[in-house]
Amino acid sequence: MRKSREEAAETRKRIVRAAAREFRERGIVATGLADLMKAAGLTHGGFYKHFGSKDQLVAEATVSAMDSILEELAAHPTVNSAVAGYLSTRHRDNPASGCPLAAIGGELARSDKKTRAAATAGFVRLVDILAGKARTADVRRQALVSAVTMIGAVTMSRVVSDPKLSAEILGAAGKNLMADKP
Amino acid sequence: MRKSREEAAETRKRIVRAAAREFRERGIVATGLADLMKAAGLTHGGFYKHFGSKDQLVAEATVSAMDSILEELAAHPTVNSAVAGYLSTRHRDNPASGCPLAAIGGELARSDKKTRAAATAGFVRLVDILAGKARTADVRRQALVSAVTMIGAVTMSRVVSDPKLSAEILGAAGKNLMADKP
DNA sequence: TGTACATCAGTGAACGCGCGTTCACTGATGTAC
DNA sequence: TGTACATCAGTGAACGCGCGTTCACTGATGTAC
Repeated sequence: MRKSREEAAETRKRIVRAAAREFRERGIVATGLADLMKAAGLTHGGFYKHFGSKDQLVAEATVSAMDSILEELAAHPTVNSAVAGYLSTRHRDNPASGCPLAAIGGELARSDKKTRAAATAGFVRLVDILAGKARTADVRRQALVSAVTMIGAVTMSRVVSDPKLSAEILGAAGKNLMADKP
Repeated sequence: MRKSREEAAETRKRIVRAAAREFRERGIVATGLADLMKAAGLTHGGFYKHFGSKDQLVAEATVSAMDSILEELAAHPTVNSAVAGYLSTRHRDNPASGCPLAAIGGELARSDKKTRAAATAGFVRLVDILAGKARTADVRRQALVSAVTMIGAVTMSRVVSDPKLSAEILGAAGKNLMADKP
């Protein structure tokens, strides 16, 4: 049954990516390792050949999730375009591939040191993307506010049960954050 | 063992308030009914004499939590004072008595209809408080943005593991939201 | 290059535990006369 | 007002279930000579 080193490394990545999706979709605590391993095409017994604990996987899945969303945002031609993408209904309706800070921020705040460090590093990179090339204190402060506004807007657009209000939240945040820029 | 109707009604309120605290502190899924009932000074067997399911309690606890935080915010003399209170380190460090939208927004988004309706109603009231007496479209839009900025700021101030950055987030949001007002 | 052996990725069953929920029971409260 | 009975809030044990974690085992891969 043994797999080659490359295959094993692939498997490990597959588990991390499946976890990153499932945690964002269903929540960390609500996602069981058995479901997770099944989603990665494995049985749950093999989990501990790759990770020391669920907490370790949570930390790595957080890094993976932040990496993919930040890569996507950084690929936008302008900051405004990245903001619009973040505040899109597409992002709102697809938490599994979206920003973990918006999907499971509350759970990340209750997670262990490594996971919170990964989330913190991701947040800092998000702020840097929003700040663009300028590095003044004012720009940084505005970028910080933009970041939390975007995170709060997507979170609340998913919480509210009124579709009209949900769209209004995203629209208001977008209009506010992209007001006086090209 | 039977208790009087008034005592039973008191007990019920005690369970809802304990749940509202525990859910915000530890998360909904992570909080067990046995722990909850113990926090209310009861054994867990009696739970179903008061509620049909955990989901029903989640909905009522959400109403209770929103009511208490909104009452507190509405008691502030000015909108700016309410914003400052929301963005305080005191609020950040005491999720159990704070805003459930910031503490467990992600879990509320995955909850059932009644819970999401309660969260939605609470959010609308928060926006109304922030809008003050004015009722123009611009004021409402700015109040919506203020609300999600506050929620995102408190969420992220709890996520980040760097205390300096945490304080910076709250400060930046406060400065931004209270910039051009008395 | 071939062979013998050690390694270890993955399987599947099992561990103890706590979950949400149910239930028989208790005995004070509420109701009917 | 007093008595007999029904109600039901709360207890504590038990239900089946899925959780995170462990373990004996398999057999292909990797290593040593």
